[in-house]
Amino acid sequence: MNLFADFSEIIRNELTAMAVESGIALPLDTTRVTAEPPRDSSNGDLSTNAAMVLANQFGVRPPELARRLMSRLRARDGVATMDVAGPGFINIRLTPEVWPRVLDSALRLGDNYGRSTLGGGRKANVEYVSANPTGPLHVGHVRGAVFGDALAELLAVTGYQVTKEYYINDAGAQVDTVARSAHLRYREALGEAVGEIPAGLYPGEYLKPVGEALAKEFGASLAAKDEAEWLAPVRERTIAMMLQMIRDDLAALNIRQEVFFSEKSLHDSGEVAETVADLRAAGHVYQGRLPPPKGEVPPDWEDREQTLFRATAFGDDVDRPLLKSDGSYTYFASDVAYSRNKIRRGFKELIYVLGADHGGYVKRLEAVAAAIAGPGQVEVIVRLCQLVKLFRAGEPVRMSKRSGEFVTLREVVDEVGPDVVRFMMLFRKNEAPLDFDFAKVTEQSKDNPVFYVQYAHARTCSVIRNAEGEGIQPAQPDFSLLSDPAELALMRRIGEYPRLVEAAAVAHEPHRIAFYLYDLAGDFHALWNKGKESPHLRFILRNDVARTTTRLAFLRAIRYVLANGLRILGVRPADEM
RNA sequence: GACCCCGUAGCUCAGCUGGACUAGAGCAAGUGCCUUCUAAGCACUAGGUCGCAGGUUCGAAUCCUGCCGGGGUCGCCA
Repeated sequence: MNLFADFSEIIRNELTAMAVESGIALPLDTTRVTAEPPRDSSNGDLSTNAAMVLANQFGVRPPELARRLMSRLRARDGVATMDVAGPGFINIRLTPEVWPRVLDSALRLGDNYGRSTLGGGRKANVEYVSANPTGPLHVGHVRGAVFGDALAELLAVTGYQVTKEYYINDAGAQVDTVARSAHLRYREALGEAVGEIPAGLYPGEYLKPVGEALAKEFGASLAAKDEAEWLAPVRERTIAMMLQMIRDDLAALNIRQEVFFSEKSLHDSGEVAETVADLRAAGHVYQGRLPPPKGEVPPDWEDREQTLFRATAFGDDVDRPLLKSDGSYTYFASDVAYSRNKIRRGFKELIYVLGADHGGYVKRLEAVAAAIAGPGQVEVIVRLCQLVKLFRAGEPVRMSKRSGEFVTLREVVDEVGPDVVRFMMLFRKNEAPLDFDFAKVTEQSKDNPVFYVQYAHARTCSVIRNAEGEGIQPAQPDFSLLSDPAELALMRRIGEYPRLVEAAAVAHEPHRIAFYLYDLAGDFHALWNKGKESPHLRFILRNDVARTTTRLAFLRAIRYVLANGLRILGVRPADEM
């Protein structure tokens, strides 16, 4: 049961019926009609703007339309009282039986409470992380990794057919560089004194095991050969090992993408060449010159003719080069081929989770999809994640990327655990910068949102355990016994959950789930605390079986919502703290 | 020069994709209470011209335009 969606439909149906009676031309545009909880619950349980939005179409003033709509809604199930407020809101107070139905539905659906069919089975591809396979994931990757994973789950529970994907940049110069770096470590493993790692190569210690593995596999046979001979096999081994390390790191965060897509495979299969040929055949490719960039012109800029994709015809700011001057394909060319591959696999939504420094990619990705699939055929959604700043008890953690001394994803996860990392990464809008303080996020106090939410879940579990321990038998609950304002607030909150999940999915904003859970936990803790002052509000009342069993059922409903929300975020609901 | 993101209480941020009568939390501050069915507390108070100026609208923190301030990006790299 989705209270607000149900009412929204009832209201739309009534409006349509009214339009028919009044001889107003159908179809009636009800897209802007809402049914939502009012900000202030003293205005009722549900309010609609229908009269204000449709007054023009009906040719009457909003209050008049509101009265006509109200007279039809009066007979509906669940409506207790209604009034017209302000410029024409209809505020509806629901009958007390509605909340029991909400709780019944949460209990009946259990793990499925909050799922929806919004996506209608549309195929969505969520690509995230996609870090170059040249080293371990560092803290800069954490946010996108968690965000992408939670977004994928959010879409999955709202009826999309989701594929979680990682694009491996295994075709460019950087993987050659990491292969050379690994070869040096290989020589080192063979006993050679290699000294300082030269500038331009990867200095990280993590390549030592790669060198040792190469030495074990190849003996000394690669040491004497020319680079032309050893580069390919060393590169292949190195990438495979780097990728394994990356997958292990992601697994530590409970992230398991089902597709790891190789850029190199697009070249090997000829898809890049095909893609360029297709674009050419469609008239989207030409030889031309680009104007120099405004502002800071690179010192090595030279005006030259190149093979360009007419991205500007699809909304991009400039046309994009497909071929380098040596005739090989640009990174962009394989990117286009990759988009084409996704589109051919049937995805209708291409979702990219990128760092904020990739903001410039949005238009070109949209342009590519439009050129290949046809305008409006697939939806490109890019979400940019801002930087994470690390702190240790208030002091910023210093990092130097140049020397290879960066904080790795693994270090963060090992120190505070995957649940804390995941929750904190999602407890902020993705495009806002985020501060992550190791001390604060592990603190066991009300000021730590992860703890606060986890503890709410653990608390529900513990009370249920205690009740079982006391031999209290589950029985048919009578939710009409729940009438305290704190209890009603919780019921309302539970009723909002399905609507909230859908709204978060539409907006592609998993952080809304995290904030909702924080509020829900707050409502629950508030009710709990009220039980200290007012013992009759406690969950277990030894002399009142009816209330106790009812409240235990209530508790189970709360627990489902907490657990379901946490599951979307990929945070394990703790049974005890 | 262009494009993207951000600018809401002292601090950190929400604000449900335009809604109202008092713009919300948390921290910090002030006052009082508390030793608790699961413990790492509770209640109340104070605090904001929603960066600035216009505009659209019955109605704007939310949409449009222009400024100001902060961050990011801008041809063969990936």
